Amino acid sequence: MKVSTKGRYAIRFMLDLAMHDTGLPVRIRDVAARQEISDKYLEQVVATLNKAGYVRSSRGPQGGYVLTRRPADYTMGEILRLTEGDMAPVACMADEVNQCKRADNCVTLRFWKRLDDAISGVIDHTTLADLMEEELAMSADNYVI
Amino acid sequence: MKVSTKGRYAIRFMLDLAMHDTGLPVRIRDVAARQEISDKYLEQVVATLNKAGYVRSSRGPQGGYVLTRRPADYTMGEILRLTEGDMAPVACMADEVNQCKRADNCVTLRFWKRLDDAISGVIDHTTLADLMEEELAMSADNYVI
DNA sequence: TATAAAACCTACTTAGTTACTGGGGATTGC
DNA sequence: GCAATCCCCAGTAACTAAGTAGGTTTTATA
Repeated sequence: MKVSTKGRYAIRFMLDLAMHDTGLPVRIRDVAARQEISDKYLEQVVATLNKAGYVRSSRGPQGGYVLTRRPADYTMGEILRLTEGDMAPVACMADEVNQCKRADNCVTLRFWKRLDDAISGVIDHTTLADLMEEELAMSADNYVI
Repeated sequence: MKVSTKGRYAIRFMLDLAMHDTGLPVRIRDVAARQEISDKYLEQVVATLNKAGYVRSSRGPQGGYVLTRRPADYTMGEILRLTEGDMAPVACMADEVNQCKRADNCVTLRFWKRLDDAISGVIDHTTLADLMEEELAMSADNYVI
């Protein structure tokens, strides 16, 4: 029941992009350094975000990535489902294909459904803007202290 | 972000035991047949439940397993944490050991904490008795139809 | 226009996990 | 004493996670 590095790095990448938005593209190398993660690996994670149109890349010197939407328009759910696959706690409720024949009168399935709703409730109602806000509030706190 | 068969089978085993409680021990073989899962594999899952004292075994003919508590006294959270390990969505918030040095001002960690709370909210407030009740209500429905 | 900086692409790797199967040994009710 | 049942351990095939490695393509700038 763990979120893998793909999903976690994707969120940190998007947040880093949002926090360092100057209009100019941000390089993977810089994000990787700030986030202390492998840049070669981050590259692969970012490729997924790029293909899905969540970020736009520009190549060559001064190249890098920028967000394509406002931070408030990205939910954690989108980012996680893109990078992790579906976020349902059991496969048999994710889609029709994985449904088992017991589904109709399976009480455990109903329990999993409630868990899924709780998970979705959080990830689909938290946006990149929410995290940015917290980040800003946090660094303000640090200055006060 | 999936619950493995260990956790799922453990819940189904416990629920099956609760539903077939006649005071007499229930055999793994029977549960496995009803639940349509491998009995050799279920054996291993049950060993964990047994070692933790969630069920009591008796050997020899007419042997099997019985619950050690009332169904209302088992939460899904207990069963899942026993069989799956901790249910936190990221390792760095599960325990002190896995904490990274960025933890103090990590906004993503705060997000994961909210997700964890949502998950715990469901799994720690659903008991075996809740599932039994649903199961009974469900089979009653089936008769009406 | 050459150069270097960046993204882009594909293949490989190592370690670990999942979901079992299989074979036997220890207990114990009848 | 026998068979049923739990108990214990070993192995395994397929998959996933989390990278590493090495190149190719595009492009801003000197």
